[in-house]
Amino acid sequence: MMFKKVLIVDDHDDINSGVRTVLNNMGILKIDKAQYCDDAYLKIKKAHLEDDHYDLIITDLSFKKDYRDCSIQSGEQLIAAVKTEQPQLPVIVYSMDNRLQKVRGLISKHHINAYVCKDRKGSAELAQAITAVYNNTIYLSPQVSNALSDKADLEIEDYDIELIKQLANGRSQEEISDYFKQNNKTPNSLSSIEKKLNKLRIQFKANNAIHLVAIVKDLGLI
Amino acid sequence: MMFKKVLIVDDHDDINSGVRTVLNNMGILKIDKAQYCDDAYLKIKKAHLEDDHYDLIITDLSFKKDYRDCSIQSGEQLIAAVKTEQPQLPVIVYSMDNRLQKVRGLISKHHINAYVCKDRKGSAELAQAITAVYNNTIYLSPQVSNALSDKADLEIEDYDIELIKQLANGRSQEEISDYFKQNNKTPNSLSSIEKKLNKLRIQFKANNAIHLVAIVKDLGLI
DNA sequence: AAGCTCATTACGGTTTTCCGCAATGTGTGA
DNA sequence: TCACACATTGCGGAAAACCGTAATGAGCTT
Repeated sequence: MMFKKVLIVDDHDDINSGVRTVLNNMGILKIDKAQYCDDAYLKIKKAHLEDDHYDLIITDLSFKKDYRDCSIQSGEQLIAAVKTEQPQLPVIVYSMDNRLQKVRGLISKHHINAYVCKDRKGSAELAQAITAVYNNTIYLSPQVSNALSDKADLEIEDYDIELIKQLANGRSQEEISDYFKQNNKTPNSLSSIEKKLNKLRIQFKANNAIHLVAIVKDLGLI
Repeated sequence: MMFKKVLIVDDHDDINSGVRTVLNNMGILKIDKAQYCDDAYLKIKKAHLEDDHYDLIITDLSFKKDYRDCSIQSGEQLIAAVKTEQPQLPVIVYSMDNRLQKVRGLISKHHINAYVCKDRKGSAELAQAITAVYNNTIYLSPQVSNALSDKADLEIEDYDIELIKQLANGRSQEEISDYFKQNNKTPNSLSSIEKKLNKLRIQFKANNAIHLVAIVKDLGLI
C-alpha cells in the first residue's frame, strides 16, 4: 500500500506538476496542490475537520511574494503550524536550500519526516523519500545526509552567532564593541572581538570577515 | 499545427518533467531532455547532422556544477553556440532570473525567441510562449515585458554578481583585480573594483563590504 | 576636429581590519 | 596560598578597505 491523499505546496506550478508526476507513477491519485502557504494551511485544516485528512504533505520552504499578502509567508511557518496541530501528519520538505543547519533545525524543531534537495535527481530522491516516510523512516538527500550525524559546527556558541550577525548587519568591530557594552554582553572589548573573530575564521577556514559571514550564511547558522 | 520535436534543457529533473507535461498538453510528443549543457549541445548538433533537427529548444540559464566538468557551463553559452550554428532554430529561455538587463542582452545578442520567468504561473506562460514563437513573435513574461522598451536601469549586471561572488569567496580586492586581469575581465584595476563596490554599497544601502555580501546573499543574487 | 560625457585608472590619505605580543584578570587544583 | 591555565584587554604595526580627487581614455555629438 501507499499514501492515498497528498498535498503539494510549492509556488512554482511546473514543479507542482513535476511532483504530481512522481506521485502518479507511485500510484497515488488523490493529489491536491497549493501555491500559497495560506491556502495550504486552510486545505489541511479543512480536510482534517471533515475527517478526510491528508496522508502526506510535500512542501517547499521559500515562497515568492506577490500582490497577495499572506499571513504564513514561509514553508517553515507552515510546517510549524501543521505539526503543532497534527503531529502525526508526515511532512516532506522539497527545497533548493541545502544548508545543513537549516535541515537540522527543521528536524529537531518540527520533526519533519524527510528533506529532499531540488536538484538533478530531485524527483528520483523524492520518490525514495516518500517510500521511506511511508515506512516510518526519515529520509535525507545525500547532500544533507550528514545533517544529523555531523556535530562539528554545532559547537558554535550563541555569542559567536550574535557576533557574526552583527557583522552581517553592517556594523564595524568597534560599533559591535560599543553595542555589546551597552547591552552588558561580555566580552566586549575591541580586542576580544578581534580575537573571537580570528578564532571563528580559523574554525570555518575563512580568509577574512567577509568570507566568514558568507560561509556561516551558507550553513544556515545566521 | 505545432512544433514537432522539442528539446528541454534544465538540470532539475522535476522541472524537466513539468515542462514535458506542458508540451504533451499541447500535442507535442517528440520530446527530448538534457540535464547538462554539453549533452544538449551534442544532441542538437547530432540531430542537425542527421537531418532530424529540433524545432524548438527550451532552456534554463543556470546549471549547478557537480562532479562532471562541462565545457559549456551556462545556458547563455549554450544559446550562443546554438544560435551561431543554427540561427533559425527557435530558443525559449525558462529561468528564475528576472533581470531586465539579462533579458535584454539575450534578445539583442543571441536573438532568443521568448523569455519566460519560472514563477507561480510559469508553465501557463510557457504554453503561451510556445504558441507565440510558433507564430514567429517574441514572447516575454509580464515581469520582464518592458525589457525592450525600458531603458533606464539600475540593475545589477553579471560583472557585479561575479565581483560580489569573489568577495564572498574570501578574495581581497587586490586578489580579485589580479584574477580579473588573468581572465581578461574588465574593468580590472584595483581602483575600478573599489569604485564598483562603492556603487553597489550605495545601491543596496550597505554600510560596508560585509554588509553588501550579506544583503546580496539574502536576495539570492549569489 | 573640437567638445562633451562617462568609464577606467592612478594616487594619497584616513579608517578599519588583521595580527602578534604583552599585561591583567579569573578560576581551578595542588 | 601558590601556581598554572585560560580568558580578557590593551597596544602597536602591517595590511586591507574606504574615500576623494585627478589624469587618462573611449565613444558620441556637433
